[in-house]
Amino acid sequence: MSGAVTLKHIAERLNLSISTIGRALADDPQISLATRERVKAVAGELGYVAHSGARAMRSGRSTLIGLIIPDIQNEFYGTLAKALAEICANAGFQLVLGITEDDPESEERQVRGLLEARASGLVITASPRPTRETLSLLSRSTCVQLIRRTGQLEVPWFGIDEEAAIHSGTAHLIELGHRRIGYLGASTTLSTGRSRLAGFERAFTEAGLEVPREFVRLGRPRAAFAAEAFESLWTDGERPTAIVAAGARLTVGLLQAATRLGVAIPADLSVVGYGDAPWWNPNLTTISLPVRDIALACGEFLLRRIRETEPSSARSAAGQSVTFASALTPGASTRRV
Amino acid sequence: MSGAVTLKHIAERLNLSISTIGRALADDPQISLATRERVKAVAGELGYVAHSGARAMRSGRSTLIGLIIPDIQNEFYGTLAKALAEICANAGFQLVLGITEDDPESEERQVRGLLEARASGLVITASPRPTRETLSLLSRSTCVQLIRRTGQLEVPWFGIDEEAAIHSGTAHLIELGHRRIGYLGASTTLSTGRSRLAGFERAFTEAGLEVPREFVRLGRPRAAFAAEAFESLWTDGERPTAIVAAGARLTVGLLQAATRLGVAIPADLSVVGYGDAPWWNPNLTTISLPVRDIALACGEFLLRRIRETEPSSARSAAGQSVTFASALTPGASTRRV
DNA sequence: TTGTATGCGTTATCAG
DNA sequence: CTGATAACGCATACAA
Repeated sequence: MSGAVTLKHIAERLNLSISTIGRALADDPQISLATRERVKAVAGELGYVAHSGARAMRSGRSTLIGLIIPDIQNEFYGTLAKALAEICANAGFQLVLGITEDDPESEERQVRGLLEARASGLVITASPRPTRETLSLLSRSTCVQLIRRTGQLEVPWFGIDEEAAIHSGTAHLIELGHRRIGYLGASTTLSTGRSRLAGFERAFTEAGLEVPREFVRLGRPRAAFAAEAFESLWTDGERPTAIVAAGARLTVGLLQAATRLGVAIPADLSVVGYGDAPWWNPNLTTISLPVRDIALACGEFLLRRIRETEPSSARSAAGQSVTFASALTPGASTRRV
Repeated sequence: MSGAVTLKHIAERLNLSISTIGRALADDPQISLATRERVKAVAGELGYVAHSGARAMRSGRSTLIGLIIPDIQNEFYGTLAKALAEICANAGFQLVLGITEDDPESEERQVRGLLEARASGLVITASPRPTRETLSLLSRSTCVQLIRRTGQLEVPWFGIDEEAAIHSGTAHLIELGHRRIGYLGASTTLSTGRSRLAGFERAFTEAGLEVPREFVRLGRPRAAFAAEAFESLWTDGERPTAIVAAGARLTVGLLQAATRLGVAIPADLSVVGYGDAPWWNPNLTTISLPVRDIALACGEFLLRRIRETEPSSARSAAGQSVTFASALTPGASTRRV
């Protein structure tokens, strides 16, 4: 990234004008084939690399698409990121990854940086309480919400029917005869946390049962929280006979803690996990999520919006949302009692 | 991102010159405090967002740092990406993630895109056989190699002593009395694949034993390969009593296959895994890697280089390399025979 | 303390 | 078929 070669250099070398060089490299048919080839040869020889910043300055648009997520170590977001990166690459865009760890300041910085780079689009899984500035910035961008849904943000959303997802897992356990069912979930400051807890509760009320609130633990969606919460659940007072882990990293934490405490699954405890990580071991009963489908739909939608926005800046489809369904995948971690 | 607000708009609104606005927003002390505040107020009101492309065009440098890796679903790279993103954010840079899936064409596109964006630096875990063009592009950039080491690339490298890592795991099994030890590893087209296999072999020769070549399986470093390879190892002919999984995703695949085949660990089979994923379950004997340390060292180094390159474009330290040591973490997946 | 002028690398318009 | 020129948004050297 030092003394970069520019169109000017090539032009001087060939005694041609800058515009001719630019057109030749863009394969403008108005330029004679011979010239085009000479230009390309010299460009290659000199190691010319276009300057996308300069290009963006004229068009007002870049080939950048931002993905802002709380946590890349979550298998779920990892899969999403991979799928989106693929889609972007195929469409000639580059994916810029921002990781917030759910910190609103970090989130604001990431969003601002992306807008400064004139990113053509943004995909965001927002933190529980984004700053006013973040919301304002997002509202003026081509943006899509992923998974989590922030009330104050009037932009399209792609996510999962979380309520139904957790409902199905919980109902499965109730059907197997479990009553003392524990719940490890994200705090209800998150839209996903609220929906998932609602699904848990509905499974009980539908079955005419009391919701076992003493077995419900809400916190940060990280393995450490789940491990700690499960330990307290297992150690203090009456034990649950089953647990619903309502999050990918919560499932990891639960399994870690169970292993550490020597809890046999499903002999001592039935477990319903969240997501389809290949390492759920052994053979977990889990709530399967169509991660790839979501990423594809979301990516395609964003690309379409970006292309649309080009001619008419009509801000349509502002409230659009797409909900994907989950499916319960039976495994060996749940048993009848 | 539509009709963006520029310095000019603010200038017109306040009847000031563009340069005054620019200086005020940059907190230039030469501008009176009163003016600075008025300018900032209007900037906020209008929703001004700086144009990093234009800025980069003048400075020749952007706030982008590229990370090019084969596979984000690998826990190992996920942790690396997270740590690097953090470091970048703290230093005012943004991390641009490129995923190659070890495809040389995709890799070339990613690298080119990053150079076009005038990324200030690049961190790359290169594919087995990068294109000539990729190598040429990289050699003209501020670049650091991560983990894998490509011979044709004369740039600094940060990685692990892979040979020692696998040697320690293998020696551990030999010490426990195992002789029929299987090896699941990446193909030797990768520098890591070569080093790891060498470590496996040295453990045997040092102990005065034959290398059990019939138990060695090399392929793509993905779970699917490991699962398939282990199945053949377990099904055809004499069975190994232990396995070394020489890669993160290979460990995942091995454990999956073992579960599927009903192989009890460590009763039927001892296992040494690679890396410290929190879901190695149960309690794997594993080769622990200082992932975070590597990322930090690599990130700091790159940032230093970027800052240095600014004034003097001396291309020093071209061949520098830093090797990190691993440690064998004993678990419950290996036993004496 | 503020304003003017210039140029960064491209592309688009207009002219030859 | 090719060239000259302007403009994109910003930073900075130089004036005032």
